[in-house]
Formats: sequence, structure tokens, C-alpha cells
Amino acid sequence: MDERSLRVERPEKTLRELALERMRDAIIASHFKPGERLVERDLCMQLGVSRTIVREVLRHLESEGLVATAGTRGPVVAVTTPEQALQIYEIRGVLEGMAARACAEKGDAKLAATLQAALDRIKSAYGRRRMDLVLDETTEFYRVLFVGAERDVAWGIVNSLTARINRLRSMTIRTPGRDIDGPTQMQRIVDAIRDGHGEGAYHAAQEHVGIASSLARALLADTPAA
Amino acid sequence: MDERSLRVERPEKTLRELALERMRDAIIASHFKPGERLVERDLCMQLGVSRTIVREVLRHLESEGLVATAGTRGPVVAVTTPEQALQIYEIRGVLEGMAARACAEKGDAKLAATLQAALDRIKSAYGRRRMDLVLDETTEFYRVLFVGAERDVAWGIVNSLTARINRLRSMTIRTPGRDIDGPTQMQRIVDAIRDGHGEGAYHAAQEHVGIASSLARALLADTPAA
DNA sequence: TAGGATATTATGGTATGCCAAAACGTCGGT
DNA sequence: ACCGACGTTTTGGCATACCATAATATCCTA
Repeated sequence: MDERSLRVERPEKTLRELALERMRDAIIASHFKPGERLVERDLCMQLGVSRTIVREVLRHLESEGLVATAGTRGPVVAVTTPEQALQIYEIRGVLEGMAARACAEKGDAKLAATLQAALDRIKSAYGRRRMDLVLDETTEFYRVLFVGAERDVAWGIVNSLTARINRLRSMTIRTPGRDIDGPTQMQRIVDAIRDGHGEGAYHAAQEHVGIASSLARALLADTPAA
Repeated sequence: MDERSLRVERPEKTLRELALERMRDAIIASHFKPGERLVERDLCMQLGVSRTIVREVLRHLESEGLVATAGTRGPVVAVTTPEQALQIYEIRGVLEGMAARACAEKGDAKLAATLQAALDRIKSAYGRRRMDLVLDETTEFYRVLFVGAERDVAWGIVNSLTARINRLRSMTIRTPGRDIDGPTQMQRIVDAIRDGHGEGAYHAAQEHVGIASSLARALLADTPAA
């Protein structure tokens, strides 16, 4: 037993931070459904924390758009209307296009390789029918894209918007043929970036989101609100 | 004294909501400076509310990006780095361009008139050297633009981003000649919208933000961090 | 049985308390 | 004068309490 093993490990995160992550993940994963009432005291029991923490977490989530509070009625999981969902796809289109263009103009071969690796992991997840992993790896792909583009502000926005349409995302990746078409479109993004084609990357990224948007539009025509 | 005067007026907003607005406005108006420590108990005294409310307000403002909390050190007013500020201008450029294009494609004469009225108010504020009003009326102009474009999600993003660079905004509108050039550029946006020119409106909006970005870049070269 | 009145319970808004850790001030030794 | 140890104060993390209002259940009457 040497000196290091006597060291006291201090918790890396506060209870509040842990609870926030847990709640955010639970909403994103549809454990709590859109429109569902989030009763503070129930959450206290589920999370095993006091109301103080629950309320503070709810304030965060309100500001993130994942929770809505209207008048005297308590907090509910936010409902993303079809109109909003389509707006979100549009915004993602312009921001992802912007990031893709910046990556292409950067001319960084290592970045292109990292994106390719991330895309390969998406393909692999599709191949294994691991749809949960497809979403996670897609998020990772875009994180690499925005970090590579040095656009952390836009990444914060896109990531937050994406959380609000996660149910829809989960549905679009399951549409027939998406497992082939989706990675093919993303491959075009990566290729354009590797080749340094700014406009090409911009349009490839926009097209990819545009197609997802069309899929979502069709799905929303069948089952409203996500 | 009739029946109506016996009615109990219930407060429209909770204490928390009022405190949140007050704090947000105070940060935006530079009452609290970037990097300044926001001590909970001090805020309690200044706002006249309990720590509960202060903490919940701080959670909101954290998620909005106006307040930062790092490790064991308490909350501070967020510092927007020059890099972030420039990113924010870039994002505004694409989102405002998108909204302007949507307005132009809408072909709504009433909307164009409302935008013109809003721009006239900006001009009037410039003429009276009321720079605080210039900022307020500019915000109103863009609110009308996004609402007219039916892009409330993008408006939420732009409004929130703009709050983070308000000091810089306050400085750019004060640069020599901006009082003439700014409204001229915005007039081009309004004209393109009135004439139904989608691409024209898009580029006019992008150009306007691009010029503000260049002014900001120059200012940031002199005085870092806002 | 249906509807209204009343009682009870649940819930959000808000304040206060406790405690551990961080920050700051003081003192003594070199 | 500087540094380290120690004591004191400040501060954030977190829990709990109180209260008014909203929601729900129960009871009584027509």
C-alpha cells in the first residue's frame, strides 16, 4: 500500500449535475414522453434527491427546451410540434453545412480520417441493427465535425436542438433504405471534406439533413407531435 | 364601486420569473461585468428574494450561456471570447439570412410595412443619439423578421446569442458612420423583402451581419473579451 | 343518477437551516 | 519580508419546512 492509495477521491460531479444528466438522458431516450407531467416529488423519489435539486434541474431543462412550464400547471416534457421539428431540421441544415464547409476549407487530413472512422462506426451500427448506437455514433460524427470546424457555439446549438427531436431521429433512421442512403450521403460529406471542397461539403451536409427532414415530414403526416 | 373592482388581481408572474428577467436584463445591460462573481447571498439582498430563487435563476442563466460555473468556484458572468463572438456573428448571419429569405418568399406587404416601421424607429433612435434605444429597436426589428418568417425556434437561438454579445453590439453601433451605414444595409433587407427577392434578402441580411462582424473583429483586436 | 358543495390531498412557490469546503485573515517562525 | 500553520468567515451544496392554490375525492340533495 503506497501513498497514492490513501488519497481521498473527491466526487467529480455534484448531485445536481448527475441528476441533470440523468433527467436529460431520460427525456431524450423517451423514458418520459412528450407532454408527460413531471411532478417534482415523484422525480425526487425516482432520482433519490431533494426537491431543491429537482427544481434546479428542471430550470436547466426548461432553458434547454426539453421541459415546458405553462401558467399554474407544473412542468411537462416539452412537445416539439411538427412545425418546430421542421424548423429544427432547417437550422441544422444551415449550421451543419457551415461546419462542413469550414472543415473542408481547413484541409486537415487527420480530421477527415477521424470523420471517416466515425462514419465507419455508424455503418457498423447499422449493420448490427443497433439503432441506439446509430444515433449515438451519428451524434459523435457531428461532434467531431463541429469540433474540427472550431465551431463550438454552433455545436452547442445543434446538439441542443437535436435533443428536442430525438424521437423523430429515432424514427427516421428506421425508415426502409435509410441504412444505406444515410451513410452514403454522409460519405459524400466526408469525401468533400477530404478533398477540400467547401461548397461540395456544404451542399452534401445540407442535402443529408434535407432528406432526413423529408422523411420526418412524411412520418409527421402519419403520427403528429414528437 | 361595481363588481369588477372587488376582483382580486393575481400576480401575472412568479417572483422567480421576475427575478430572472431582472438578472438577465442586468447582465445584458452590463450592470454585471463579464467574469464578475455572482455571489448568491449578495444577489439575494440585491433582488430581495431568497436563495432558492437566486439559485434557480442562476440555473436558467447558466443554460442560456449568460452565467458560467466552473468547478468549486461559484457562478460568474460568462465571458464571451473573441472567437465565440465571431462565431455568434456567423451563426446570426446564416439564421438571419434564412429568415429574411423566408420573409421575402412570403410576399406579405403588411410584414414589409411592419419591418419598415421598425427600421424607421431604429433610424429615429440613431438620430436622437439614443443608443440604448437603437439596440432595443434593432432587437425588435429582428423579432418581427423571425416572427414574420415563422421561425420562432431560430429566433429563440438568435435572441439568446445576441444577449451574449450585447456589449459588443453596444460598441459596434457606436463606431463612426454606423448610424448611416447600418440602417442603409437594413433598408436593403426590407426592400428585398418587399420586392419578394429571396436571394436578395438573404444576401442583404448576411452582408449586414458580416459588416457588424468586421467592426466587432476590429474592436476585439483593441479590447479583448466582452 | 347527476350535479353542486365541501373536505381532503397533492403540488408548486418560497423561505430557512445545516454543513462541508473554500477563501481569507492572523500570527509566529525563519 | 516571506511562508506556513491555524483560526475565522464566507460560500455553495443540499435538505427540509411552511403555505397558498389547484386538483381530487367525498358527500348530500334534488
